[in-house]
Amino acid sequence: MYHAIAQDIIKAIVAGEYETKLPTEKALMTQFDASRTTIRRAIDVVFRHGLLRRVQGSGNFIVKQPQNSATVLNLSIGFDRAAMVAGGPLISKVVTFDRIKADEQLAKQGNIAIGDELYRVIRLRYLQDQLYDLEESYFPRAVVPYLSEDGVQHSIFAFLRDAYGIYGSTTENYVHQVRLNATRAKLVGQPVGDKTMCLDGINYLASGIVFNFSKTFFVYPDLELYYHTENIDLQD
Amino acid sequence: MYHAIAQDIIKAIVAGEYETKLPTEKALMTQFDASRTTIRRAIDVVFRHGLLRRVQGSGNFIVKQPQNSATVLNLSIGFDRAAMVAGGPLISKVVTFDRIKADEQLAKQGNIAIGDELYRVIRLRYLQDQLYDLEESYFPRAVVPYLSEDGVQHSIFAFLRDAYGIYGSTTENYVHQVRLNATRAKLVGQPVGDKTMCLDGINYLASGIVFNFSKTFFVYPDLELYYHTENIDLQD
DNA sequence: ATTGATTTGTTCGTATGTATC
DNA sequence: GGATACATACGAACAAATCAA
Repeated sequence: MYHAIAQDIIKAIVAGEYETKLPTEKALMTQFDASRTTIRRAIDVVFRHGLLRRVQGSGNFIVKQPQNSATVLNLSIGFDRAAMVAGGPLISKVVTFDRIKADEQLAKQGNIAIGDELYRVIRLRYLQDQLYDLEESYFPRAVVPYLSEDGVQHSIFAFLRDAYGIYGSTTENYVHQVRLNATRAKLVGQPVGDKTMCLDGINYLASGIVFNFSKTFFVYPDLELYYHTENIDLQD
Repeated sequence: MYHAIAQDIIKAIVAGEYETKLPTEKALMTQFDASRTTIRRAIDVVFRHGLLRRVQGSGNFIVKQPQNSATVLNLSIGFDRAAMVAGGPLISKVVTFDRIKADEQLAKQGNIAIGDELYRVIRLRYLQDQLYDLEESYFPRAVVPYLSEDGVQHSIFAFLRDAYGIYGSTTENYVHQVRLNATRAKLVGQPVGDKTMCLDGINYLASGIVFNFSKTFFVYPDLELYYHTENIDLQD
């Protein structure tokens, strides 16, 4: 239930329904007919997505930075990232869609076993006719029994949710720079060996099983990856 | 209190005291003499730092990936990142330590007002004699009244904690690629114009005030920035 | 400037649901 | 099916920070 409330609040925020701060917890309790515990858990979720700054005694203030610019991608949102890109959804052009077996490298990348069958989806994605990224994405068939040519054109995660009720819970993200090999360089139209920002992501189900992993090469000019962290004091 | 428990658990994890999973919540309740609510909140914190995978009905499993390698930096931990770098703490060499006023660019970078007085600390940091990063860090004097030459040699955050009880709560992070200007290129020994991975961070107090912001240029070979995200289903 | 009301933060207890073993 | 273990939800109380009269 707190998930649903968190969704509603997030939608309200991105729709610009709140000027500077959220309604008080009390107000939200009556609005959603839920206990304070539940409301606070929902706010927790919104907060963790980098959309709020909480101030005790004062309120929950909307953070305005990351969504304003088309050059900022909020990774704290989690997958269906396309939905959160300012300037509209990303348009996909599928380059490769097939089934392969995991070699040693892919097994390591996806934290799975060698030889596991995978759907492979390679797509170029565009934001308003400007190339945004090259995405190489893999789905273990043990978890995703079928993926349609049609489904991979749009949001794959939306397809999995609707078709199988597959629902991701956590993602491990690794950001680094890689030098493009010839194939990738040609696809994105950059020189071979060019240092490109790359995001390796591994998506887990609540059960702890990998249902997707991917490499995303970002080529959109001046793109910034945003995320939000909380800190604790690791003092001795 | 749940903060303290979270710290203890994290320390135990990095010390390798748990093989594969945490004790059950019940066990932790007796160990720390706290209610289930408090224990769960503590586990929440640990989880958000990317150290656990939670599986209902089964347990909280230790995630082993990120800490094993010197080339992975776990940003979900928050600041005192040096403590979490495998291979020992980072050694700082202070390049610049002075006081300046924020110009337009710095004001924008740090989400502060133009003309605000700042401590500026520029350091090169090394991991076992290998250059790790170039860090340009700023502290508004309105929040940090004094910073000693001695304090900036080591962990500045530890200094602030001990001297003023200044304690960060949240960080906004922006990862992008920048081309090095002549000054920075010379400092890190890379060619001018080289694409370098850069982390812009803004650190907030619990009150919502900026107490630090920084640019970090990473030059350590094959370095990967790791962080952990939770996902929610933004379905319509 | 002090007081009192408001608002968020932390902790406890309890009950029920759901997934795993 | 039963036991174990984590997930969600409600209610209540007090603490701490902020805000307004």
